[in-house]
Amino acid sequence: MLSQSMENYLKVIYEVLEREDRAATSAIADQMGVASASVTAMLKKLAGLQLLTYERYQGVRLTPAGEKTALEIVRHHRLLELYLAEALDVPWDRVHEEAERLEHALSDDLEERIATALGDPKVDPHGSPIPTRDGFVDRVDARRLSSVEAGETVTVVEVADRDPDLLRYLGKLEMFPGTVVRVLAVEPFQGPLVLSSNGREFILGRPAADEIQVSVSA
Amino acid sequence: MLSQSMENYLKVIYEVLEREDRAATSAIADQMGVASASVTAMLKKLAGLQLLTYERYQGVRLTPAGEKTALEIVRHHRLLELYLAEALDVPWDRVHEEAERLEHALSDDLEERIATALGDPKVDPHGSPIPTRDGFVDRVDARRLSSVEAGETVTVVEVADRDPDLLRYLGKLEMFPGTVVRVLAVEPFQGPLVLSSNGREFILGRPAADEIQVSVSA
DNA sequence: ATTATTTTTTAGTTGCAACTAAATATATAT
DNA sequence: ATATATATTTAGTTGCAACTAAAAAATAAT
Repeated sequence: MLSQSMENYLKVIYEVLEREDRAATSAIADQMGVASASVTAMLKKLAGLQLLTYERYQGVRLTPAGEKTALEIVRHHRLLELYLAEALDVPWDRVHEEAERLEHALSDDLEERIATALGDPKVDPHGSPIPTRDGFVDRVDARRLSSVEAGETVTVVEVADRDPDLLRYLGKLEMFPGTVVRVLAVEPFQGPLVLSSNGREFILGRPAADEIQVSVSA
Repeated sequence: MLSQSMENYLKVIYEVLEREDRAATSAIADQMGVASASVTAMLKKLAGLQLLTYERYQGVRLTPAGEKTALEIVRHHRLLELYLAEALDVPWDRVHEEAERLEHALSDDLEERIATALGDPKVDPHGSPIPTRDGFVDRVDARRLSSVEAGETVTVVEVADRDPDLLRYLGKLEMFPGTVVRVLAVEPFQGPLVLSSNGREFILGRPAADEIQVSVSA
């Protein structure tokens, strides 16, 4: 059995590894809000449990066992997020925080019941894929909205779930996963994008567009 | 903010005080599954926070502040039990254990949503009263089924939630809160009771009957 | 290439909540 | 009333996961 803290580390490391090749101590420390020295100590412990490979100063990678465990935790988290949104109407900018605390208290039996109640869903409210029981992740290849060129029409696949303010803002613009967006213009010099969706026209700053993953619409 | 552990102590102390006048160190230790010495240390800490009154060797009582806090935790717990049973079909012998872990991760906002979804219920699946937001407990006066005499007809009010095996057994007998039971005979020398309910006739041992609270039927 | 900066690690502390073993107080029995 | 048994407390440890401060390694800049 892993401690709550260990579970959190594994989840964060998994998330870092979705973006980077290796998870650096400082990246983990940032995400967890703890000091780097604390991270180093934990990495050694997790390496001792064969959950990750650790080489001093080189960052870490998850072992197959570590990834399997991380995926279970991510599954808990994302199922909970969706359940809170669907069953209890928790607004999507708050589900992350709530799930964060509940996930460690979730038994496998309860997880099964939640998954069944939701009809074995594939994505959470932010569009992130929910790993299956047996650790398979159905990753759609997508690119950042900020990299789309003027004239293209795309579908929102996933939005970053970290920043509640951003989520509230995107909620107002109705930029949910599945929303179809037409890029009318992309202003130069890291300028904003001019978009059209749901019959509305609006602009979106580059930093926000960086946090939105899209795919080419069918 | 109180630690998870402190919350558990307060809840257990509250439960002990439902039965006894003062909560003895050993009673708390038993319920929590920790050593008495650990309890003593925690009692001092909680007394320092003015949540209970502690006098060496004399057991403890909750202060008004302590009782208020304990009731909040009990409310969390019982609302969760009911929610798990109603919304996710968790069998009543397992809701206690699940709620035990989830209750500390429950935000006030989520609690509100759950209470609303359930329609502000008054009792949990075992018949225990759910304290209101403002700390009021609607306690029905009841007595043990084991104290009922032959010939009487009573209604099950509450059953002990501690022992899953007992709950499963009572479930098979359909002895739920609200069930009307006729006591046909009470065998002497701490013998079993002969009961009739839901058109069935069966016997129930004295220890089990001790764990069931009943009221006189209307 | 050397220096400066940033990142990571080591070493040593701290707080929390458990533990054991031994001492002390209270309750029970002869 | 005294002895015995039980309950509680004190004293000292342990494990976990955080911390700070200082040393060491890796990167970046001159």
